[in-house]
Amino acid sequence: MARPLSTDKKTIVAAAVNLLAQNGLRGMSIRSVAGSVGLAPNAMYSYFVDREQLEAAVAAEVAGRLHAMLLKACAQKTSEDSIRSLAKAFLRFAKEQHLIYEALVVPRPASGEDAILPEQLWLFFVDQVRRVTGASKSREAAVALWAFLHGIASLQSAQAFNEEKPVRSFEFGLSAWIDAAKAARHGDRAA
Amino acid sequence: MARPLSTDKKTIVAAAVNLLAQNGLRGMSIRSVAGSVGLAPNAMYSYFVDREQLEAAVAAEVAGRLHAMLLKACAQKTSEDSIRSLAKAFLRFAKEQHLIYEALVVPRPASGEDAILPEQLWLFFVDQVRRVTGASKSREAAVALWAFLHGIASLQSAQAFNEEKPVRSFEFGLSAWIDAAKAARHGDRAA
DNA sequence: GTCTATAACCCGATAGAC
DNA sequence: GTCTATCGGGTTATAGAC
Repeated sequence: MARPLSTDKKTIVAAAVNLLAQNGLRGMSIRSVAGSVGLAPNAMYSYFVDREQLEAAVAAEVAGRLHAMLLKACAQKTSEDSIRSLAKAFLRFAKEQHLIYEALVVPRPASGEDAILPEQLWLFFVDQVRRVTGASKSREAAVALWAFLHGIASLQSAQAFNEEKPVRSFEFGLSAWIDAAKAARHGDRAA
Repeated sequence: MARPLSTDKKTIVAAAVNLLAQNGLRGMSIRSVAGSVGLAPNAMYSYFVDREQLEAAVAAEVAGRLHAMLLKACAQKTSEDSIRSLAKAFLRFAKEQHLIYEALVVPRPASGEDAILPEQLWLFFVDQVRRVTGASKSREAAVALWAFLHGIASLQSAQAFNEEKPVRSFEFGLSAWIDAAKAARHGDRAA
């Protein structure tokens, strides 16, 4: 237990995510992460050049976990069911692990060019959307859906709507999106 | 200028918002706010019992500003135009003052019961929505629209979509919402 | 690569004098 | 109500020994 002589990035990131889940982003400090894997604080700098890089690694790990959840939710579903299932899984993840979820959206200071989310997750998401919208409008439809889901997640995380059940709002917005997505596909067919 | 012998909450909050606009929430500390109005740090505790209360006051001020923007945007517009105009104004506010906007959504630790946003702003927003949806679904439609707008705002603030213009995604989502809102009103008429 | 020690900042909040 | 001074905590990051 005490003082393992060495460790690796993976172990550190896993420990960081645990701290994140318990104490939120502000509770995930270089010091606390180092301590939780038995390292001196500054030994962290052998693995990550600064806090920002650690956060980025954590965000990637979180994206991987969300990706796995969404994959399971979509398995063997037809297109519309897939989206509904995916949307529910997204919100469940954001709700049950809201401290972790927040790390996904932390303002990243221009890491790449268009890097929204770790690419695999985003590509998967767009793929699922494309099954409903067809090709021509899949990008903007995907962004719109992600924004809606993230918005609901943020608001429920901020406990914005505790009296009124957010379920009905979720249903309203999701159905609105699905209707528009289907219409977009019909547009594709006509064209 | 230097050391006015006394001040008031309003002045302090205004100064706090300025700091917020320049340095973000983390840059808005008790100390920096106190300094910017010529007070010793601890004099702040004569006006606010702790940082949390200061943040709440700042959030209320921000809500007031947003409210004013949305009011202007809606003036003398018919229902659907009103929503489109309101949505655009919302996003413009969130974009141009994104550091300020963030203060609006900061996780509030159970201030009241259902306190989403300062009440006046929320009531106004629901009113505008009701003009499109009719009465029966106005609540959930309002939450859904707010979530969508907030989601887009968050993503653009995190610079998530810099290559792809978010405008088309915005248009897709807003049109989807408006179609659903109109359908809801027709449901009202039928009932 | 890891350690101890420390520099050089930041923060919120409190004590006690005026 | 405001001040000076301070407590006790946090942070990133670096220096130098092993």
